Amino acid sequence: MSKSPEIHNLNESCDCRCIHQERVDAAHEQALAAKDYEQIAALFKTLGDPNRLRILWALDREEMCVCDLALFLGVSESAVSHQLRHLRQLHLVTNRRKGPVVYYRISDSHGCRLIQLALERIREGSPSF
Amino acid sequence: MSKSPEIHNLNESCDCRCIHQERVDAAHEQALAAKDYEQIAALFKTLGDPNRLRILWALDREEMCVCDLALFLGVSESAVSHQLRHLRQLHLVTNRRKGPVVYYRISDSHGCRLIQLALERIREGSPSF
DNA sequence: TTATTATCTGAACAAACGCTCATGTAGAGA
DNA sequence: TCTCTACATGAGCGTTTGTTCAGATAATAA
Repeated sequence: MSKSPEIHNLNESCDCRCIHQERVDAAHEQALAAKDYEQIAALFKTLGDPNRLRILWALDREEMCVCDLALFLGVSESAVSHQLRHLRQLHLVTNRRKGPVVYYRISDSHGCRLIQLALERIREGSPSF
Repeated sequence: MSKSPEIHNLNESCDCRCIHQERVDAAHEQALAAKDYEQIAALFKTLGDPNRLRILWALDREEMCVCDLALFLGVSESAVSHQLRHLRQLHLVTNRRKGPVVYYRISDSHGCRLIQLALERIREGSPSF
């Protein structure tokens, strides 16, 4: 457009300028609740670690115990246990106890579906990926 | 199973025990390449911040400039610029220049699809979410 | 040229993260 | 009971992350 956009000056809590007040208003209207963003971010943050992805990808096939996962990942059992707690808190995995051994398995297919979607994106992506 | 699983002791590089060697082997066989996990994790890590989610969710509707986004998020323009660089590096957003104003828009629908899938998971989730 | 606007970038810093280490706990067997 | 195994947990520590601040850059206009 040839006419310059209007400049709006704003509320006292923010010293930034704003060029398209309507767009900001529209963005606010269709925005999700703050809690939604927090929860989605927490989910993605949990998926944002290679070793946790490896755990989910492996458990999607077959349940495994902590020892197995530690050997599989090449890290300490303690590290795996911490990671599993993380995954458990978001209900991405569950466990069952068989004597002294705790077997972990996927408890929510959404996690692996997200991983697969992300994988597709990377495979389809531009050569720079 | 009632018979106790066999204990395997392992390679010198790891001092952890292993109960189900076959499962570890199978997990290794079907595992993705290390680079894949790194890239998927990088994508999820980028999506693992509430403000970046807000940006993507807003831009999915309409392109906006840095000023707009700063006001929308209630943070400094510098912070928005840093976040946008992050999103740009993963090719989740692109920009176009119109004089002094830089307009950002979504460059890959995968990002928003991932957000929507995560949102569904949270909405369908157990009451503890 | 100089001034102004919009954006970008590097430094700095507090907060969060992921690991290791040491310790604690639960179940099975002698 | 005691011991061993499998796992969980808290402390500590180095690294990463997200922000603000200050300064640099690019485009426009006087």
